[in-house]
Amino acid sequence: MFATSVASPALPEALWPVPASTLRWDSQEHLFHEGDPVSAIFTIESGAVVIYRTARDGCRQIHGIRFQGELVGIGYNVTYGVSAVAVRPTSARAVSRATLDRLLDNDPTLARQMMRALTSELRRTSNLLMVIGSRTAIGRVAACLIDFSNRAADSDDTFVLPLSRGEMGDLLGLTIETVSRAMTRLKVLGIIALRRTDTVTIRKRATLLALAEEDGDGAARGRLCACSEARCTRYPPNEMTTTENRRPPVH
Amino acid sequence: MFATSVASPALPEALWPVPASTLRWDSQEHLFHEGDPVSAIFTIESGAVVIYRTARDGCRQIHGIRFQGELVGIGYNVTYGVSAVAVRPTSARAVSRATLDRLLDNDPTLARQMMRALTSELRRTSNLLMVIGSRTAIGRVAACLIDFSNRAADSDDTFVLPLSRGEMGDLLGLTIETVSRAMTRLKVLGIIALRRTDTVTIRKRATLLALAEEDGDGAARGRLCACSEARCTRYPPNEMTTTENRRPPVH
DNA sequence: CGTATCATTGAGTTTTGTCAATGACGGTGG
DNA sequence: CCACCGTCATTGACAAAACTCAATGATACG
Repeated sequence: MFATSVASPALPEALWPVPASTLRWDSQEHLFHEGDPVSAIFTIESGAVVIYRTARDGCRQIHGIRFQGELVGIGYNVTYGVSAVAVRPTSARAVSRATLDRLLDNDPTLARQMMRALTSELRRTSNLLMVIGSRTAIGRVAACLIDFSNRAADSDDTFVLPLSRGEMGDLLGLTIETVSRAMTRLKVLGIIALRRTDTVTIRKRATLLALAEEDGDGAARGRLCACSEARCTRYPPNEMTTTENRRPPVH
Repeated sequence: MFATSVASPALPEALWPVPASTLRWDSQEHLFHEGDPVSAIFTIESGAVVIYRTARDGCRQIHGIRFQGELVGIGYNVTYGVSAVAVRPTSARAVSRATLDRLLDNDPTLARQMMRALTSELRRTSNLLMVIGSRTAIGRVAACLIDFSNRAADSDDTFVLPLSRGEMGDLLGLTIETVSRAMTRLKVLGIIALRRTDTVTIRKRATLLALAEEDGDGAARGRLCACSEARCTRYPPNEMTTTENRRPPVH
């Protein structure tokens, strides 16, 4: 995630003049399910869409949430690789797969945009993997909050959570209860404030950031940590750094 | 992973006649590091390469391992998004980024191949996320073994592990000890046999598969499991199914 | 044959999941 | 308008899973 939070680049301008219909969904309606034949790719105009997959045992793994301007359904395949469900009333422009394919033949620029978008999608998934693979509950929740905060259009440090506790759990590989406990812990520690259960104010961003990505306290879950060859500090913070790609406060 | 294990499609033939130099690395040598400017993309000719990222706290998350015929370094970006290190002596054909970019302008087919390869990469990461996000240690190790077994060129049910316990841990979000204990448990249960610590024979594939993806016993970690909208059983097994894309036994 | 590395195993601690009860909130219908 | 109800969130007590630390075994290499 988190970390990166690079918004999927919007479709290139080249695509806009082409036939693209605007569709609407109510909250909880699906744009498509995993396995459906790919009919179109979507650019969200308003609302929010959750991307997820369901395991055979019924467990749901949320891969992320997409907001206005972001792309949904861009895997280049015959069938969708994930499911997409609106989590609030949503509208999106749909570019049909047929149209896309036609344009792709004559427009190398579009192909590059698609490749970039796919790369961005890949990075997001990778970021989530980093968070889930090696951080404790509080670190995961911290990373999640940082991410939402960075992507929210709200005023600087207060934002409305787009996901319920349960959805956050499905995103972070935790149970509802564990998410809830992590939130209260952050609240008790004065790191965040909760006006309502879904309205977060970050009070100590540096601390939250440290929990999200640094070692120590509640953050890193002891693991192999094979640093032998690791040059992780050798590079300047790149786009994986949570502090980057942060939207400037809206005034 | 796992699950899918779809080999990244090799570069399309169109690319082969173009300038591509074969390079070699010893075990533990890096093809590139995360953050390096992208110089080339690679098709492995022989050997094995581990793809990973290192978190700020030093934890390493292995994203996967790539074998002969698979692509490495295909993110379409200015810098590599992951690190790649040979885990045995490896040779690969390198197509420079400049060459690729040149070809991309005139060959929509190549662009599609790249998009497919990126989609495949994305799916692999997603599969790993599914495994790590919701399965217990034994389920993760089972999934890992199934994956290796499916991809190994060895005779049917015996194969050599390409990763050490520690590397498996870094792949699965577990410690060395937990991986080791899971392996021992599988052995004691008669599900696998270990001729040597790195030579596995699958004795009860169905059981192993169940552990890897089904509910119950050591498999599913209790989590939200929001099945409400889930149509996970509605589709026939797709490429996410571990049993598919399995290489036929080599005779 | 020693040494280094990797794997295994055990004991104890920490984290997280499970189950159950309670609380908060919003919407509906009387 | 208010009581009721359903959903979501919180909290507590306990159990299970995974990590930590430490010791021992196995294996390969020089």
